[in-house]
Amino acid sequence: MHTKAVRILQLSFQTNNERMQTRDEKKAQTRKSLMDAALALTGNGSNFSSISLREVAKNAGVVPTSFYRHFTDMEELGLNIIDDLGLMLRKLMRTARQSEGFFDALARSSVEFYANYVCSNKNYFFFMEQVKTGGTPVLRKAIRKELKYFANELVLDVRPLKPFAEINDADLDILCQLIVDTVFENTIDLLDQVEENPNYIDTYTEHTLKKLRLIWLGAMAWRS
Amino acid sequence: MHTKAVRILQLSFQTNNERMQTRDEKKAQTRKSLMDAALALTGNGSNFSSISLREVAKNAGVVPTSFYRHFTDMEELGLNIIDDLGLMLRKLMRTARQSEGFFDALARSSVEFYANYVCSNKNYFFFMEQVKTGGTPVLRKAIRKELKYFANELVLDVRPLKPFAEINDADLDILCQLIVDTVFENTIDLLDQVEENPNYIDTYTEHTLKKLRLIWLGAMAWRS
DNA sequence: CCTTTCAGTCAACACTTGTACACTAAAATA
DNA sequence: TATTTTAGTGTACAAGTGTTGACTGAAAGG
Repeated sequence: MHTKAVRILQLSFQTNNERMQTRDEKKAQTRKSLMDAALALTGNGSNFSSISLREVAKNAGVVPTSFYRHFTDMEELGLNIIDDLGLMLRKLMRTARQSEGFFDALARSSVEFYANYVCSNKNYFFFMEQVKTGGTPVLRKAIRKELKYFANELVLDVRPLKPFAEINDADLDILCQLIVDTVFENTIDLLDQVEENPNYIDTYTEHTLKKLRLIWLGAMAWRS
Repeated sequence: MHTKAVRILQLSFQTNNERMQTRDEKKAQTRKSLMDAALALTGNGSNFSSISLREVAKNAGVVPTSFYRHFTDMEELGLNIIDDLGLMLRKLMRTARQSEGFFDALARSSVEFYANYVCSNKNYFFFMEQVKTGGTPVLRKAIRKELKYFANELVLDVRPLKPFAEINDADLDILCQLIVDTVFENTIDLLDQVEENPNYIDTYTEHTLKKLRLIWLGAMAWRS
């Protein structure tokens, strides 16, 4: 009992000084620092596959050998970032889904939301675009799995809508893949251009919406 | 006169031994070796931005310092590869254009042709996909310029066709960009999967055709 | 034929890289 | 309280990096 009281005192003391933290919390924190450092570097123009373990460690404020306490490899770190990214995307999707109507409501609000989301999570999306085609095969596959998940969810959303009754399952898959690809395709453009010209975000939104409307019109005319 | 005769003799002699070559020819040849080496490395799973100048030189059968006689930089080498790629794509386009009709002829034969072309120039397309989103900003921009050129040519091809009379110039640009993106988008997929499963090329073709048909149907219903 | 040019070589440099190993100090556990 | 566990440190090394400068030999040019 007395021991416990002492510990509480110690804890509250530490809280005032430099944020109380159990061992696991502290570990998780450094781990996050490493991932953030990697993301910051990719977001800063470096290519993920040419960033060194040492650079990451330095930027995370940690000695190189410490890296191994968290990941065996830069690739493993990359996979963990992709996991985070997956969670983000699913959350994003869940939010975007809460719209009504299809075209002028759902699409517009979704794309606008997406564009803003991208701009406020630049590093993650730089990483994604980069690794999607430029990462190691393992990382590429991991990213594509996430996008496929995204497309599959879209199928579920869209299946019950009237215009899609005429489309069979396989074709609907392809349609949704096209929609997802179209949205993601020019994300790197958005990221690059928005840095110089902040209202490129509107251009991106309008262009993407036109493309989606086009696909939408195509889908209405489609017969499987 | 006598001198000239001697030179001709020397030349024909060298021809039998190891391919006659003037100084410029030999230089051009090493230059190509360097570019091919870089392409081979990217095609082999390495990321262009993490390949070292020394690796490239070694694979080209040349000493590292020799690299500087041709390029100042890996980035400059990359830009030169992109130039080549641009020429290739324009040639590809010119060939693909020589089809009649739009959908069941032009599109099908174009996509089939493209898919085969990609598979027999894997390294170039690996490079392209990788650099498009993962290269340095300069390289990214260079690739995108090529794709834009491609889309612009498509506009010229498509403008006179009946269904596009209703579409204004700006919208037609976006439409063509969508078409080009759709074709290129899954090229990395094609490259990855065709290695394990050689007839993925048919899947790619069919999927891409469906997407294009969808866009096509959308375009027919479009009113600017 | 003699001189100039220059693609490719060689050796050397100052760094950066990934990783192994022994160590420390503080948190967790018993 | 005494013991164990472990995140982070520090040192060290072999291997690879980009770039330098002086050198060579053969092709090009006068």
